Amino acid sequence: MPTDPTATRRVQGTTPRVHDTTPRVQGTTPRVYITTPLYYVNAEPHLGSAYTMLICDTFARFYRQRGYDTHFLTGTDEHGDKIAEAAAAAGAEPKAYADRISGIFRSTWEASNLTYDRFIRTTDPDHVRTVQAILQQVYDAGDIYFGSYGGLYCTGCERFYTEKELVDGKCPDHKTVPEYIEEENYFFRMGKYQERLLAALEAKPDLVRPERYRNEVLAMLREPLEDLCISRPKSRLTWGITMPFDDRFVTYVWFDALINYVTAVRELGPERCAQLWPAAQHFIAKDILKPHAVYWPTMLMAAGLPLYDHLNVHGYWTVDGQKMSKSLGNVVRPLDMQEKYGRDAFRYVLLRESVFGLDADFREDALVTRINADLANNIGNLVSRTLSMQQKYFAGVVQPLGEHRPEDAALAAAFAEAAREVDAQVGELMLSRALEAILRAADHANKYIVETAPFTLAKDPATKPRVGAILHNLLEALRMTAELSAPFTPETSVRIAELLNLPDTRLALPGPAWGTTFPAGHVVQKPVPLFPRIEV
RNA sequence: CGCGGGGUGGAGCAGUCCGGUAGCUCGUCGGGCUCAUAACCCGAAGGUCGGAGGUUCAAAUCCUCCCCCCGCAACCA
Repeated sequence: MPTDPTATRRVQGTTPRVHDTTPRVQGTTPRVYITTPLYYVNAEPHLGSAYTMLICDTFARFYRQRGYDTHFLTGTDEHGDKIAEAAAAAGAEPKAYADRISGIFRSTWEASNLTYDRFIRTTDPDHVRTVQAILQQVYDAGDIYFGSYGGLYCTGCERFYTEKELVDGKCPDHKTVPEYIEEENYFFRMGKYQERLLAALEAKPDLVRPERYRNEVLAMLREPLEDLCISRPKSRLTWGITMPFDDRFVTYVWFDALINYVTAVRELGPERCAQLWPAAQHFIAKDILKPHAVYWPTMLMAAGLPLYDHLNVHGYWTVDGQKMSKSLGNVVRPLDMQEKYGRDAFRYVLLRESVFGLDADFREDALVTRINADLANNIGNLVSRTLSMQQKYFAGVVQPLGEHRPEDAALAAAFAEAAREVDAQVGELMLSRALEAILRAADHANKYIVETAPFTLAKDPATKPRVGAILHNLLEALRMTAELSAPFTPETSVRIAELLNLPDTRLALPGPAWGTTFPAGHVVQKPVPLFPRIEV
């Protein structure tokens, strides 16, 4: 994995200067624990999973850069009959099959410059142990009971159907009449926690955010909450975690997968777990809202654990206005895009072209436009013209700042404003607005060049010192651009830092005061294009 | 009455929760600059914010009704 400063965990104890969104006690290190969903291993990484990863990675870098004690988890979900079936179809054992697909996820993420701390698998021994321990605990507490469930079962689908799902009383897939069977299973007393969950949502209005998803959860809770069937008899499914109190059954779906979030921090020891768990911020797409907003909190209540800090729900990507699907053949593969346009560029576009929580549309022509407009013409060109003049007029040697003129102060203020805006917007999950704020500041710097016209002043020896001062201000602007962009376009920030001959660690916040970054005699590099324009 | 999302200058999108100059990118037209990745800067044209009512001093934004578009089998963020 390539290294860059925001990927490096910071020394604890740094005072963050940001407005922050996690509760914290004065005097302690602020913490945040970021999780992606565990990707189910019956499909390969695509635009959607890449988007979730990039969002989480951006948040992780953002908090790390500000001195937070940050933990970032991702991984794969590998149990269940779908995997067993897919493995059988591929003529493989479930574990071997899961190994292969899980490996594809891992290698994709490793090639994507992501900074997760652990890649967990639901087949990992520590996870199996944790799931069984929590099941046993909840069972002992009386919140898991043995009961029978009767329903219409289609043997072709190997699943139960509700009346509503049937078409003319027949299975929509097999066109056969399902038979009524009764099956004994273990059930989790989820309904018991309905009021407590409502109270929790009431007590913390942004527990689930953005608000539209909180409203959806509240709508779900308007209906009586039923108990959750959490087992499958081994006669039907063996590919799962065995129930600790009855080895004739395996755990079914969510009771296995969700617990991974706890497994990962428990493994770090009781102290660290106690610190990190309450700072958990889950990021998910809207499709798995119910398990994360209803099942999971009630499970935590039953297990006597605190709730997570936030559940952050994002939208879907369509491709050229259409739903992305294998059958349509329009699945966007993240590695292809990264190879074609660059990792930072792809990442930038996904973060810039979506509003957190809403659906977004992916179009390759829009991607090219966005890269050219923001990255090549604006930021890339700003770096280029600044360093070019620094080279041409002063052989790269940084000149004294001189007296601070109003236009200089305005430039510094524009970046200070961008810094405030980035903090505020990221706190609200609005990554696209944070990026807009950075671009506004870069815009200001481009205008500053035109208005101060250093290339004209350079022709007169009398005004040459002012040229040096203008360029010095611009170098500060570049430094702040690199700092502010670091969570979003990490590799670019490192390259800018290199061009400025600044150590990578300079990208940690809080950065130096304006005018104090470059000591007398500091030399900067010659320009190289950061983002070549993409010609179509 | 199924659920949800959406309808904002030519295109694509923010803004709607917390009413008060309609913003951004691209495109078009005119001008400037020449340090720079034919990039940058300035200016202009172009919108009855889907429609109709209502509340209000004031509505894209709040309320009511209506119209249109897109998802809701599986996979899956």
